Amino acid sequence: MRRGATNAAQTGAPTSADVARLAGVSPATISLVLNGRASKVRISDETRDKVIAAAAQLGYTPNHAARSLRQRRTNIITFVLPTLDNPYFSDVVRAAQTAAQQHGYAVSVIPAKTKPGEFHALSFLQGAAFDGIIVAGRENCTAPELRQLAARGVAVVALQEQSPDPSIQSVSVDLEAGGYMATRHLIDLGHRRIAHVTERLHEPGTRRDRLDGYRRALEEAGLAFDPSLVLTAENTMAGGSKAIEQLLGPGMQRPTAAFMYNDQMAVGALHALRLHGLSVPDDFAIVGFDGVAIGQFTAPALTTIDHPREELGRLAIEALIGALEKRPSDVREHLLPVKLIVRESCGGGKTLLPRRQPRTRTR
Amino acid sequence: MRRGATNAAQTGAPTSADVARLAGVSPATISLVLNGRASKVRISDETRDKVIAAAAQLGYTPNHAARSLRQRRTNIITFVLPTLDNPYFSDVVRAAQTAAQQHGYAVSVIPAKTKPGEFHALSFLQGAAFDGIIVAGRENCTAPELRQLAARGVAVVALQEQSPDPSIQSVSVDLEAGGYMATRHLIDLGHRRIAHVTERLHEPGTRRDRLDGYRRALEEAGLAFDPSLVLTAENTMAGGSKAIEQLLGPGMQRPTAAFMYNDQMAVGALHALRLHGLSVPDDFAIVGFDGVAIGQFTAPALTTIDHPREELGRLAIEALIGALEKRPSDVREHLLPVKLIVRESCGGGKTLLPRRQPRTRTR
DNA sequence: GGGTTCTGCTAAATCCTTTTAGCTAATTCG
DNA sequence: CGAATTAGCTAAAAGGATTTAGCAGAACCC
Repeated sequence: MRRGATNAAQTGAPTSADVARLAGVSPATISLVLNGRASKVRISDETRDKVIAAAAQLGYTPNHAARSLRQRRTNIITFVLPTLDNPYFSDVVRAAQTAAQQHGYAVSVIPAKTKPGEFHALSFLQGAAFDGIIVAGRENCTAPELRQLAARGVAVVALQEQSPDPSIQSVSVDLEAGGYMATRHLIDLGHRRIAHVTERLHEPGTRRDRLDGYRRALEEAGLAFDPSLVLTAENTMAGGSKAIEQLLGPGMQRPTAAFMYNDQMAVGALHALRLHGLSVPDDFAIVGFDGVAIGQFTAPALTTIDHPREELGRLAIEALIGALEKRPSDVREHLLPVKLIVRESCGGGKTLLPRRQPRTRTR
Repeated sequence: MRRGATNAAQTGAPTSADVARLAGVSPATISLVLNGRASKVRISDETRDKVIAAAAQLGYTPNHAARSLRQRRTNIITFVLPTLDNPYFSDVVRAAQTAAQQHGYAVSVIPAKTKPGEFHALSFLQGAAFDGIIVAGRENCTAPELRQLAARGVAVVALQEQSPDPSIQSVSVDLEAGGYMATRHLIDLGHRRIAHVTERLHEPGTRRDRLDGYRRALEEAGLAFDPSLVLTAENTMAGGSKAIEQLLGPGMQRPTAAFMYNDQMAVGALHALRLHGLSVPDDFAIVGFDGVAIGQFTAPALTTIDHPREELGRLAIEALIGALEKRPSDVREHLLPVKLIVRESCGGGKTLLPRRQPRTRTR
């Protein structure tokens, strides 16, 4: 292939050599000027201006691949999310993006379907087209690929999960406390049969979870744990709806309240209850989890456990960048507090109001 | 720096040279085997197996930057989205990801805040760490950076927007038809004062939009276009809510129905109407737009204009890959049909039911 | 047996930027 | 004035995979 002066015309993208030619300097100078390496190597103002002008004239931007190859870094942080569906992550990522930008990193997102056993982002991940990843979703976090990545120098932070690999930091919200608060709130309102709809039952040995908090609250109140009141459902509105259908089905000893895995599923729950002609909160109380926007717009508005989502995103980025830039931290696990937001779906003001009589049918 | 046999130990990531050493062949062979270039260069089964075993033993994966540099392609397609908030895009991206994978491409997403005048993904985009991008959002689609990218060989597809650059294909849903159908539906149900809440007024000369369909339906029915019934609001539930507040405010000649920019804003609208003690659909009808999941779970469920979101994602990928692989298409613009889904928020069965008397107060 | 054709693999160039040792010319110093 | 700095820049290597011309040896042919 012919080489020479017309390189830019051939490929469509000008290279530093093209800029160098135009400015009458060497490619090294282009790099030095454009990256502000003035501290290392001196460049005269005159040359600097020439380079900048030439770069602008050609519309030059450094080739990402070449730069990454040489520098061994991409300045990209990737979020691996189980789905784009959940507005929860939208809030987390937005905050993360802001934080990352301040450190000179860009953020991208890969939706990784999280079918057990498959890890679709695998091929992408293994290419390591990023310096670090923040991983959400149980299956993603436990994927063996993560250890490989970590072993090869990619910084990894698990979001809301605990990785089996001790070299992988985690940034989470205190799910157990959230589960406790949600359940305790219902108990304080007089409920005695309280269901919990979850996305999946967590294996023993993993991080303490919503379910642990649920059980702790029950125990503290002297209520027996009834396994038939804990349901697993798909993490969607439809999933939440189906779970409630199940709870209201024939042969069930109906609960009077449910603590839902998240707000999304809680929306589905409200829907199912409506279809059954049950009034919320009068006939049935619902507590959500997450605190996302939709909870304010449902009828009734959702009482929920609010997460500091922005903080979560920011902290994840900071933990990651800390690891990237070799500022070793002894903190392996960051745990953020949650708070109860009382709206309408459980009835009003906490324990202040007279406790309503729950109708626990004993068949 | 010392070079040699222990390279893998130094960097943490094995290179093709490491695999070559272990397998007793040259790096070229590694590449040939691992990429299945058997058609070009013959490799014995024995060597092939040795290479594969060595690669597996070392956990080798090719360095993404080096490969991209050499091949001048990344096999990555990036979605530039104005926000992650909207479940609409979730559906589109999911389908796109599936389609892309079949062609050997991975999909990543960049949330690009879309404040007028700023294009936050800029630095990322200019690096061109991808072969093509699919861009959504007015501001993103009209960003001058797009032309630069297109000029330099990055394939660009605009989603739901029309780019000023003729070299940029677009894949969209027929918004005008959707606007017409939504409005026509309300007219058929007897409404005469119909508001339209939109995200932004589109500039003349751009693609025909919801508003055009709205106007066409009004015109066809002999109804005067009243500019005071067209409101602009933020594209969120809160934005939809505020818009309705405004419509119901003092001094307004109240409409009896509203065609909302999308389902998200329609959810906000339902909320605002509820706060005002108005019953939907009896006192006020709402039509949404998009057909996303939430519409089935609201009370009342949303009548809406459903988009073929999966198709949209698939088509965008196919248009993009077609452009990437130099299969020139004369189709600059793909337009997908929409359809009306009648649920509850406008009342039941179209024109079949007796038209209810709208209460148009003339003050 | 000598020439030809395959087989199977490798050497070396290439992609583009960054980095650092070091070169040249100008300036300063004694 | 000669030596020592300093300023300002460049040459060349490095980073890791891919690609292609072509080499060496084996097999084949008459």
